[in-house]
Amino acid sequence: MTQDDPPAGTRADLIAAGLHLFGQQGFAATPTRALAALAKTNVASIAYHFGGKEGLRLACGAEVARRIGQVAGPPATELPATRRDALDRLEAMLRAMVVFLTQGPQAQDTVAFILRELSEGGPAFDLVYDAFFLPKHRELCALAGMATDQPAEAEETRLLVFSLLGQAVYFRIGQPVICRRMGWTGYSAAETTAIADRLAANMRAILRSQP
Amino acid sequence: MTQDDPPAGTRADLIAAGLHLFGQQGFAATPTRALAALAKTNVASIAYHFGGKEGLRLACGAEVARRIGQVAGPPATELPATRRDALDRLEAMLRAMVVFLTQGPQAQDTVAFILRELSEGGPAFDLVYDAFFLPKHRELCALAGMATDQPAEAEETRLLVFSLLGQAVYFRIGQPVICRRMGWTGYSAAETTAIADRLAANMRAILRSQP
DNA sequence: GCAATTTAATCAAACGATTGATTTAATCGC
DNA sequence: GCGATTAAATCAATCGTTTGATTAAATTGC
Repeated sequence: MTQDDPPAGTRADLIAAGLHLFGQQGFAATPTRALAALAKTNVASIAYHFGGKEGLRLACGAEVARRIGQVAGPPATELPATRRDALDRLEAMLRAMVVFLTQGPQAQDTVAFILRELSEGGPAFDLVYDAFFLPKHRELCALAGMATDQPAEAEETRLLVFSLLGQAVYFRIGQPVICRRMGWTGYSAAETTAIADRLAANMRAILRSQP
Repeated sequence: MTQDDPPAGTRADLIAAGLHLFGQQGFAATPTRALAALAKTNVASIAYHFGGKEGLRLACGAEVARRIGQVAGPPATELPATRRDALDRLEAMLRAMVVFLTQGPQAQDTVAFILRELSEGGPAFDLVYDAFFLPKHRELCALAGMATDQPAEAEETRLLVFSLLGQAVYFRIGQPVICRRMGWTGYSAAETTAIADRLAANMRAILRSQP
């Protein structure tokens, strides 16, 4: 198998279990026996395949980077021609991000794992930052800079992009609070659309007021 | 001591240790010995004062609710007279929230603890939700509804308020990512101001485009 | 082609270390 | 001296890891 193929077999089962349990309860709070049980294998398999619990954590991080690479795709090389195009591209990317964050059972585990590593300062953090956050943020800054007639790497632009991103991320992190307050039982298609519409409108309002 | 006074002595030391360690590494990942060491006392004190580790967790939740009650103050009973006043009040509350989220070493632990309880579905979650999130969100909805000429409890208004809140919360949760990308070493006064200005501008742009 | 051998993978069992909790003794304030 | 705390010692349970045995698939030697 090539490097970019999804793992298969017991290795894959353990990584899936790791993403799920590490993301849901945290690394330290997840016993190796729970991982093995979920992966329908023996605890010794963890040491055999990954050298230990910590090794599985790193493998999960690599898998996350791989999955995200698939979703995000290669960063666009050429910038759009007009401000209008830049705005449209920004909106499309924001909407895609909302869908990725709120939909898909696999994305659920992926996002939860990343957030855990983030707050725990886990070793998978650097991996995901370099592989995803940084290039994606740069891409968004280029678009936002174009939409606001400002340098892409200006402090104002970078901060602006974070404030746009933050809105989307919050709906994943704060899901329990949000769903309770909204009277939702979860994020199905209708809720995702409502969120994406809201954030897209916010983005256009913010960028329109900027120049 | 009355109910609203901050605890003192070993109890207070243990609660401070709990907020710090539970928030930083999670509940399950924090050994009682680490709690006792940080509080400069013995492990048995935890059982003595709180009945056990779980009791300390609840006491931390209560302390968080108490602190937040101090910061948030009593919800305003009367609504502002004009749309302009509503906007000003919203901006003031948003700025206060950013300061609370980014500044203050005590707030750091408090916020981290809440977020942990949130993602772990801990027993302190209901406490904080009822004591803080819900009334504060209602208050913001009333103001936002006034600023946009919409019913305060309309689904659109509630979602709008969440999208405003999300921006602020993200800057606390994503601090490691944000600081690295911004070239900051942390949130000092200058960074907090930059964030608050950005979010205030976003809020005004969003609400202005609404009606 | 086929037995002999090696390798990869999984398993149950057990290891030492650490966990939260408990018990017992010492200490403090008054 | 006495109730309220704190400290030290110990408990069973659980943690991550290691072990030696077992199975199945490749690989080798001829």
